[in-house]
Amino acid sequence: MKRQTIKDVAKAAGVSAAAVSYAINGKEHKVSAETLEKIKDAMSELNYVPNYSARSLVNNRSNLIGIVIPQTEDMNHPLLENPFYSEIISGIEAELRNRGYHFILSGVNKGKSYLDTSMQRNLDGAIIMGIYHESFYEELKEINIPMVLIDSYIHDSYFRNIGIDDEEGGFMATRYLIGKGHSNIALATGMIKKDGVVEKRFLGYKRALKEAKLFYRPEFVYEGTMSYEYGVEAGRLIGEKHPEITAVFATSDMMALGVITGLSECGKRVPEDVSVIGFDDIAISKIFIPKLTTIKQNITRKGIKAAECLLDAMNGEDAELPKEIILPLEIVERNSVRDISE
Amino acid sequence: MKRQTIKDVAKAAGVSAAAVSYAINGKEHKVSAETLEKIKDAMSELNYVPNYSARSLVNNRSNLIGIVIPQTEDMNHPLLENPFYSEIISGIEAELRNRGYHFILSGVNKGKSYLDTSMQRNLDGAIIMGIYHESFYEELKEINIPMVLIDSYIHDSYFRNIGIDDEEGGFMATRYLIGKGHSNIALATGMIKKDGVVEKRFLGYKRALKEAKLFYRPEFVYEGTMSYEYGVEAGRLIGEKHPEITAVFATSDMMALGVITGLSECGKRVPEDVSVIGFDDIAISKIFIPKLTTIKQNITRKGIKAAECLLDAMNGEDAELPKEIILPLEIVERNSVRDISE
DNA sequence: TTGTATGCGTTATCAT
DNA sequence: ATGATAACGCATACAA
Repeated sequence: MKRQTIKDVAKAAGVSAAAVSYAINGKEHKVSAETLEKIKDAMSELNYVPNYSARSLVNNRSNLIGIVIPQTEDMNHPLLENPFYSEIISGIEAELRNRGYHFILSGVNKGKSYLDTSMQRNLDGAIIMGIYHESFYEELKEINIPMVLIDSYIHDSYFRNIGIDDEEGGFMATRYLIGKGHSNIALATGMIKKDGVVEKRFLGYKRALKEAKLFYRPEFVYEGTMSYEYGVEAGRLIGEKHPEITAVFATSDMMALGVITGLSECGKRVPEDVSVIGFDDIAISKIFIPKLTTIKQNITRKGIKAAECLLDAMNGEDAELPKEIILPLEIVERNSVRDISE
Repeated sequence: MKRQTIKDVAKAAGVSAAAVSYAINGKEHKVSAETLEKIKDAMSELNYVPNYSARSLVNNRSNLIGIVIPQTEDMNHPLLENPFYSEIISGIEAELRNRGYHFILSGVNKGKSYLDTSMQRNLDGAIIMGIYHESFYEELKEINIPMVLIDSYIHDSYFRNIGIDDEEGGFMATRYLIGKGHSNIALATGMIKKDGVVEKRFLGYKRALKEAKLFYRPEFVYEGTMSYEYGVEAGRLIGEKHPEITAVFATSDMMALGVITGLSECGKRVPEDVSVIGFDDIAISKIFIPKLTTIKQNITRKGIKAAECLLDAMNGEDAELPKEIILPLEIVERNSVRDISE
């Protein structure tokens, strides 16, 4: 089936190609009602579909946006296995599709910048997830298209930001545990890097401790990779060597799940022996046994918001809109925390 | 930063645009060594990046491939939350990136065909997941680009297929349970549709029963939606009303997880009271407590294979290759099945 | 209101 | 070996 072009439609309708173009692009005021009719008939007759490549060439607009996510450590797969990313992309996809956009998903290649992909495809905008070196953001800026950063504490007028109040979240989680009578509270977490989400959550943990006049005990923080696997390790360590610990705040749900597993491997039961609270509320958390008590952020909604924000920026409709959106957090009580206050 | 074109490079190198094009496209035999040198210098000097839209226009090749996955029932989000799809896409992405392709992911819109997206973007090929109405495949064929179907029992010379032996998988699972001394084995499954993967697994279940001279008992099959939620329901039903059932084969891991939850809600423990085996081996299955015994298919590898297969077809290099690839299955023993044979 | 002509960046044909 | 030029499909400035 040979591709039908605007010219074919024009010929079929007995008008010029320009008229067809007008009709397609909503400039109907430039076309009389009857020619418009003929054109529409011809279009559906021939099953005309516009060629976005051609359009992109003349408009410098591709209707394509880029989504960047981190890679796994072996640098081979994108982190799509991480439920957090798949949920958020799910949200982005939905919003983008509603607005007539497509997207290209890339796991960032070590070294190679994103500039190539962006230029090749003439991307109209991009959504960036994950934390990278300073230099990566500098490169991003050179691309010179609207971009929104998700969960980043990089503040630069070039980027729009969308995130949550991580410090407050860490505070909420810890205070909740304290409210349930716990005072020896461990922290299981990924690497605490300056200005990363993890550091903020850690800071919130410390603030809650302080507010409750509890000592912050460095030996209670288990810092490793932000992964299920390290969670297991932390859980084991706690289960074996620290019977005085009655609760742990894990800075992500995946890690919390690991902690529970590690704990149970040493015969500790959750929440009977040790309480665990997570962060994120990924889909598995309500499936796991015990169902996980956690700090919920609406992940899908975050994706939708990010897409909205980007689209607004692309249309220049965000002049008076805030450059930064903070989504609400909420604690969801399930079965992994026990009240030990008498 | 204004876009650098092939002409800019040509000017900088003091040659013609055609020469640059030759240099880029590996037709170096058409260019002398020294001009080639000049061109390369100019390219890196100017940070030249080719415009794929322009290329697509003249070549009719976009270097873009389409991935189609089903939507959730509310028709709003793509099924990316389903770990099976995210894992497989992860595999596809990796292979595609290695070969210099990008992809566009679409949740299929009810009614609207895929033809539009495909034509708009000039897709070079597509990978289709999920089961659709006959008519959808007919439409697909009109697009007339290479396509591979994942886990479909549609056999049509137009499509390449990639899948597993679902019947055998169902057989393996059931026989395994029988080998562990179980004879009252329930089946928890999604809708059994003619020629769907689920039906095949169901058939394998019946075959194993028959081979072991066990009666097939229709009241032992719980058929609903292929979801965690229905798994919970099935688990409850079994736990409450059928104490004679000692094992259940769930036709997907997500469902198996639900069954375990439902069972435990009625005070039944897995595997002490009831054994459960799943199908797929998604990532969560080794995380869940108890760790799930299941029929493993290497999901990521499936994605990689699908991409390989498609790329071969696109390059016409698959003339002598089989149109259908069946990936191996393997049983992985974890902690959700108990041996009750004496 | 309608149509003609030009250019977007690239590849390919055809001279030179 | 090299370069001028047409063509890809579309949008738009401009002329009619």
